[in-house]
Amino acid sequence: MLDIKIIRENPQFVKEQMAKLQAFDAPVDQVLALDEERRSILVQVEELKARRNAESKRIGQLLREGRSEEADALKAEMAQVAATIEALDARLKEVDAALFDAMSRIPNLPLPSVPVGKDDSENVVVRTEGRFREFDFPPLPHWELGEALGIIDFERGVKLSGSRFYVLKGLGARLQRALITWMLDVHIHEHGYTEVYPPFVVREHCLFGTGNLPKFGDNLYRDVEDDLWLIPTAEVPVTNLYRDEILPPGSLPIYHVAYSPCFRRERMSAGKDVRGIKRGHQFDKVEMVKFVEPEQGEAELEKLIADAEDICRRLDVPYRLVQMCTGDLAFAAAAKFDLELWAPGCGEWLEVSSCSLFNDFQARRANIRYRPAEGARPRYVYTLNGSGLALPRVMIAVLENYQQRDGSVVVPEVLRPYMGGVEVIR
RNA sequence: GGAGGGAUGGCCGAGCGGUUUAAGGCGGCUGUCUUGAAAACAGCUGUGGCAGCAAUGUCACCGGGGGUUCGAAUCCCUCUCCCUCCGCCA
Repeated sequence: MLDIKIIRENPQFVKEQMAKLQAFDAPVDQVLALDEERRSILVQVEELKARRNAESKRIGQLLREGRSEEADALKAEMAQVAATIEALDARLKEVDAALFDAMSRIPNLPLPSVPVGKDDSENVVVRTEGRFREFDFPPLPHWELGEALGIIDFERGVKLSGSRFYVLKGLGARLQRALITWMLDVHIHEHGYTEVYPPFVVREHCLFGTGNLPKFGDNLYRDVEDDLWLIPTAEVPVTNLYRDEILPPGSLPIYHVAYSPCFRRERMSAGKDVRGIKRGHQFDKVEMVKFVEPEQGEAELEKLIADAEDICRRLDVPYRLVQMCTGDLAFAAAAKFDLELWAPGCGEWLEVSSCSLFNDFQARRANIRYRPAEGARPRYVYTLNGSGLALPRVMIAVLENYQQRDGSVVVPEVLRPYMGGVEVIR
């Protein structure tokens, strides 16, 4: 949610930003009109309420003094006022709801540093790092490797739950668990994050807080009976931890890391990435979430990226950092960088992390504030999050980069302590 | 799932239709006194919206929503959450 004052005071600027974002459906003019109407009603209705409050008190006084005739006359007069108030309040409620809805559909403003572009083709590769391995045999895609090793079972996954589900077995399951634990340990012990184990189903307002609703409900699973939603990422419960709170002075910055499964319907991507484990309806992820002071936003984003990048580097897999252009920016993000691992088997760069700075956009929606100093007025925090990292795609990168001619896969050095010392999956 | 009891300001806790601008206490802040501190005494004490250059004014908020009334923390309906007991359960 944007600060409505920005729209009110500088609508032209906001419209230009919306054009950069390709957000041509953003209801800026609607917001302006509704805001004006709202304020005009407020002025009228508040004046009437002030009068009613004063006269009601007067009625009480008259009754106590036994002047019931005067009281009755005043009552009759106030009944008229009350009726007018009721009508104005009803209209105000409609306007408020419409304004809220319109505001909810306006995306965040991009930082000035975000490159302007129409879609993902204009994203900018910031840098490419790591050692590309030379293969003296044609590297296989992970779906062939995994199936041959008996560690990924696609058919039975489909039997259980339909397309885009798979089963990990034996050292495949172990490898994923090792990655999760290792990543968590690195972030907790070396990057200063506090681990969180959140609920994996949440109520609707949590999804509103992070910006997934109302616009992106199509991609979510929902339990209609209890009105709970399966989380598409741990970002949702973790960001909402401090919803409707005013954090006391000295609380910031807060760094959290959480492991969670993620559930996505992926209806928007029907037919895309159907092979392998790149895009499933359920996947695991380690997610970092930060709450920081506004002045620290951009510096914290850089540190967040560095923390995610550290995982890639230690895995010794080639990766690149890509900055999203305005046309490819997520709804709630002010800036967003992806980390992509190279997968030589399927010949693709795999998005394993998405690091975003939201400024106060999510904090407004979720009402997360902090008090800069004792007695100071509350301010909205800035929120950030980034994957650290998404498991299936890291698994793909490990399997494909560490494969050997005989179809076995070497376990990366850093994971061996988490694999009971296993050095090769064969 | 069944039965009952609750939800009031940072915290505790009164209030059950109109001198409540939410009593009182605790905590916190400021001041007086003091060499300093404590104690005592006095004053202050939340969030948001709107109008205004500002001082300030005004409205809303007693778990959420709706209703009754000239007037609701207070009465009615409804939802959510918490607690106690029973049942079931990894």
